[in-house]
Amino acid sequence: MKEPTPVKREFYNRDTIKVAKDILGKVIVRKTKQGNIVGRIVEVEAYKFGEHDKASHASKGCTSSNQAMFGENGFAYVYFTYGMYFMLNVVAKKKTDHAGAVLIRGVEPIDGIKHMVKNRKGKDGINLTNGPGKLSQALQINKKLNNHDLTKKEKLFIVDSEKRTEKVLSSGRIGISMDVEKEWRFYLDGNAYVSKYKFNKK
DNA sequence: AATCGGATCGTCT
DNA sequence: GACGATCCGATTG
Repeated sequence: MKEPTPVKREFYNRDTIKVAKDILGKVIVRKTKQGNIVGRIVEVEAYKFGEHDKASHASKGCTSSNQAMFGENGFAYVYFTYGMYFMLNVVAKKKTDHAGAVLIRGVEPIDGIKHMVKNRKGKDGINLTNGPGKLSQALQINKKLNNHDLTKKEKLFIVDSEKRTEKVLSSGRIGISMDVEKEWRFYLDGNAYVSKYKFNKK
């Protein structure tokens, strides 16, 4: 099988919302010692900067923990939360924005599934990767991959795939309390690996 | 089927 | 010192 080329950096040099929609259907590859772990992106959320987006980690300006969101496009922003889980974001913003990133919330397993099951401590099926914390465990994503370049064929990168056939739907974002009315969550219609949270509960 | 709370810790107030 | 861009198992209807 021919090794595909990573998505070029220009793809990420655009408005965060557009990149969020367009990245759906692309394929994420994690190279580990045991072998490759591969999945198709089916659910994302967009996060921007400052006054435009109070739910974003970047809303309070650049700090040591969120500096990746202000950094170069096409890099990973990996964030640790709830004491146990990592979140994988892809830095993407147009020139006039100071910060922006796309949170990967769900992927559909393609290859290396046995590694995913092991990383998820025996869980399998839907529960492998249908949520941001879950897919980070399945793909062995941790803080070491913060600021990792996703346009190079190294430990973690994103490649193009065949054109998606599903419709892209949008909704409010999950697990936040500010700016809940912004419909910046995007997912592929009908895909089993889209998380099914009841969200924005009061 | 839907809701509730515990686990667990880096980061900011 | 409080609180998450969460997950999961237990409990209740």
